[in-house]
Amino acid sequence: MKDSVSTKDRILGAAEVLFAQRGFDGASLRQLTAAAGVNLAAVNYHFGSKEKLVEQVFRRRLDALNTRRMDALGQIEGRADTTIEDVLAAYIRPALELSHDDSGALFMRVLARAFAEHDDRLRQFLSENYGHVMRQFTAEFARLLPQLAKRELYWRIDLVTGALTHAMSGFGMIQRPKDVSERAHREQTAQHLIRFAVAGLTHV
Amino acid sequence: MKDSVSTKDRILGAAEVLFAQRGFDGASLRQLTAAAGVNLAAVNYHFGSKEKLVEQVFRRRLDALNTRRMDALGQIEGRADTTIEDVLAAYIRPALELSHDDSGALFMRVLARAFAEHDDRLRQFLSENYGHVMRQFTAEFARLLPQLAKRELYWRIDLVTGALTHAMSGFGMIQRPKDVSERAHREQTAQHLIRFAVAGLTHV
DNA sequence: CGTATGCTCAAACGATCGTTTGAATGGCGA
DNA sequence: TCGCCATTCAAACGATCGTTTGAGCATACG
Repeated sequence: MKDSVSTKDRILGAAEVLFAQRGFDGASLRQLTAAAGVNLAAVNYHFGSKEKLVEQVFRRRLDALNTRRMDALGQIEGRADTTIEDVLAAYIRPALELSHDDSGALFMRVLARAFAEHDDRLRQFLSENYGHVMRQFTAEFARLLPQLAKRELYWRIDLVTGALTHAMSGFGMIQRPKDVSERAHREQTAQHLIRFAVAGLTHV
Repeated sequence: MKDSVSTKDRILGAAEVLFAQRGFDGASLRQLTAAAGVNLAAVNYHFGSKEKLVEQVFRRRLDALNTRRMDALGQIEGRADTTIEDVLAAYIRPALELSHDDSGALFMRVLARAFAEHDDRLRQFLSENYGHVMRQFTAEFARLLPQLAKRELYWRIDLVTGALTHAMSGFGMIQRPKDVSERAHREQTAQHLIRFAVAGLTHV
């Protein structure tokens, strides 16, 4: 049992790295199992299929991420002194902290690829399992921006989401300089993101 | 010769659709040539390889897109009465007009996938062939926002780019309602994007 | 007319893919 | 100790991939 857990986790870790580097189709089970140091058949034995492995890779990270988001939101939700910055921070900071360790950062790229690939089954999986998080945040934004029509609010949240995904997946030209620590760079990123998003959400 | 041009264009058209739907790896030459109504060997005969076909798909659209962007920028560049909105419009509207016809919209998804796939050869190709466009726009933004440090400007342009890519590739939840014409929806998208980007670029 | 050229076609090539199989392995309870 | 059960392993399966081949066909040119 102890070894089987280790095998499963080794597969999940290697999968996260290779999916981020080469995509879901591009990473083969042979590359993946070789990197994990396990037998080729282990994936189908432990997960059933490659597609279910993909689902588990998502589930492992997103469960943790969205739990922390909901916790952060729960502490400020509905309070009279809550600001837009607070809600944005509750949404953004857990994601940035997740991307602190290397494999977490890779997962952000996995997530961005999943969006880009427009895979309907994957989108449905995300919507079914984590859609309530987005709805909860949207409701809180609506409370703090009562002057905005629903349709206008949706537009703005959509554009904020694009900026976040872009920044967190490391697409852009901004890279961490060598003389800035990982922690400091993450804090800079969070502040830029939040200020930018506040401006985009609240402008007249 | 007349038929051969037709064959090449049929392949390019079908490739754009299938690459957007299934990705570069996901779309096979057999699906692609079947959809184009040409023989399987025609791709290697006319383009040399699948990878060179991918490059041609990009070149055909991006040449037109960036020419129009540079034309639009050239008309306002350096003038005293030019606004941030003008520069953003010069950047955004050609892309939205390209995505007017169906295959152009599909190409935007192709482009977004290419970014997400982090393919270094493709990124180098984009940087070599179209990097000057981004530099020109950045220089004009710098002229109009002299109070911003270079580093701060790069951050904001990066986040704007993320929002644009997200919106133009149709990732988000905003879909065109049935009672809104394609043209009207495109205009709404442009205005939301520009107002959002102005707020993000100019906030204190 | 003969031949050269540009293009299309069916067929096959070797490689790689996800998955399955059946035997070997090893620890744990009866 | 014996047998069971979970796990690992090498090997093979059929399918599909990008690419190549060589024959077939048409048009243009000497």
